[in-house]
Amino acid sequence: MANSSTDKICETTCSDPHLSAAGKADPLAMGKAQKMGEFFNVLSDPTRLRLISLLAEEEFCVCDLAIQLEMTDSAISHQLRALRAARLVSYRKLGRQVFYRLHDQHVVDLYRTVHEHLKE
Amino acid sequence: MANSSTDKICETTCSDPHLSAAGKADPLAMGKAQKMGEFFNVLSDPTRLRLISLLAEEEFCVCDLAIQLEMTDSAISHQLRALRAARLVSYRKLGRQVFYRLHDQHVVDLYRTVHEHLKE
DNA sequence: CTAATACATGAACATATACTCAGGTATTTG
DNA sequence: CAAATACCTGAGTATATGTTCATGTATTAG
Repeated sequence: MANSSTDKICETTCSDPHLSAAGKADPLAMGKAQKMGEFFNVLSDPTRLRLISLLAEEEFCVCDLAIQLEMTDSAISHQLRALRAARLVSYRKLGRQVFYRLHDQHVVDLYRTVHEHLKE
Repeated sequence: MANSSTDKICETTCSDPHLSAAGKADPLAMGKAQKMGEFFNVLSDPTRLRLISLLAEEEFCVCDLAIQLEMTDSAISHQLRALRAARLVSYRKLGRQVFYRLHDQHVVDLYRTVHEHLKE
């Protein structure tokens, strides 16, 4: 049998018997885990991270972002939409241009923290 | 034409002319962005986040993790493999059991930071 | 007015991935 | 020894996602 967990045999031999015996030690609820996963998922795309790296310095319009990443306006616009939905960026319209900026400093902090962590 | 970025017209009207004129304002390099994206991607799955939430309290063997998340051993083992590859967890073998724990406190800090941030 | 620009959007396609299923390895038990 | 346990792994499948392409909307220029 592939799944032995339904037999609940290991339960009595685990490292902390009182926990498994009572079935406690509550994991992150499914709903919370889903929301948290969606947040991290936004940060899991290289293009979105590169956009954030640019916007961490100053605001840019869509066209300039596309030029600097050497990608199409459409691709950039789609990713900005994702960043908007996650409330990671804000924007202001000026004529036919739209200037994007990071929504708050918290995003920059998180980005820079992990950026430092990966220098190993 | 869908892509107007190749025409480099907006370049002269952007918010910071000297930057686009020189083509500077260096974005995160593609390789770095890829690595950083892979890191966040590991944290983008609800199951892996729930595993981390359990391991943030104490170490557990695979079977107990499966019981607490009400999933098969196989599914848990696959996700633990991903967490291992990302060096987010360590493990020690004890007989036929394998006990997993978080690799370092840095992971716990990052998890708790975002966990607090999403309480809005 | 018409044409061009800056950006947004929906469909399509190719790729990635989370789980199940079947089977495999290593350790312990009888 | 053989059977059972605890865990691992490869293949298959259903779903999610990033980009391109075509098109649509709003603003500006001529």
